[in-house]
Amino acid sequence: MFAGSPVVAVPYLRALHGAGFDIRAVVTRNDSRQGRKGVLTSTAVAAVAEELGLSVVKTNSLRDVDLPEVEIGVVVAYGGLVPPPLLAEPAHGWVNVHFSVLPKYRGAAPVQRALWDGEPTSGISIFRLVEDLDAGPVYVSRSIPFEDDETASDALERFADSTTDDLVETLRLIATDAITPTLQIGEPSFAPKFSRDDGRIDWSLGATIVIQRIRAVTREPGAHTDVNGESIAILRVASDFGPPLPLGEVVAIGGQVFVGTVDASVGLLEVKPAGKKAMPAMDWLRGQRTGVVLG
RNA sequence: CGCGGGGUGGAGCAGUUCGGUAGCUCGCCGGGCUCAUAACCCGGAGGUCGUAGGUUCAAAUCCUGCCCCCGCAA
Repeated sequence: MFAGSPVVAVPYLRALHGAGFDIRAVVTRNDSRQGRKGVLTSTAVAAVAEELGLSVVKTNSLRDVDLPEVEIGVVVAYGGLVPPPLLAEPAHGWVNVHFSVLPKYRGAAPVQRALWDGEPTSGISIFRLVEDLDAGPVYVSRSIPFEDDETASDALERFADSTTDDLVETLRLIATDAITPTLQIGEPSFAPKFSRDDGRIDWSLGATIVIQRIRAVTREPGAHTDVNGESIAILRVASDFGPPLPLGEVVAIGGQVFVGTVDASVGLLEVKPAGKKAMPAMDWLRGQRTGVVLG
């Protein structure tokens, strides 16, 4: 049985299917209303499961549904807890893929928080689910360095794509009782999900931190700031600093757009003003008729 | 009927309140200046003003319908 919802769960589902595991059911969250029109949209996992011809169970709470009997449950970013009574049902319990080296960054946004904190690496852990959040014993964990300029969503996708074999391998070992998980050691830290407010950029910090945070909140919930009372999203920033500028002031230098922070300035590459499409920062600035200050 | 912004040469915008010559910053093409440049100067091409209808002597501008794009909220 496989439980997951967003795109990062998809590579694992495909890998398990490709490796020949007998997937009795794919559990995913209910269709949700997306966008202005409230169009009912199914999760990425639901779409792929249907494409693969697997039986799909849509629910926001595992408490509410009848699940088939299975040997093991696999959870990747499902978006809901496995209720304690269910934990013991499969013979081999439930396995979760988590995007950090546990016990660090337990919670919903491990990669995002690691970037936010300026950590050079993150990673994945495959562990056995217990009642406490992300606290179960670990089968395998692996540290993965961030790439330069990588955003949280880029990193998540890359981590998922590159670790599907780890999951397949671990499940095979578990099936033959050839592996025993080890208890987590060390002081845990926690990684709660970001709110939209976390995406509001504070230009009065240093350029290094500003860039870190923008990477951390991209694409969810997205970096944004205000200009003339309107909000504007920041889609992509440059990796190297520009010359010092007054706080929040936006200036074009040699065809590049820079925003002042407390020390160096940050290069803006792509932005999206409220009500407009995404555009190169230079295009946006061209249309501005007066001096531009962010914040 | 959740709230809101927008559609104007290739790009980003002004012009709409109060109808009356298509504007700005760029890009592009040609020429010039310079040791040189993302700098500067001169000239040029390029627009059914989203779309359909209405009002008017006259509509980007006022009225109505429709299409498309986007932000917030969920």
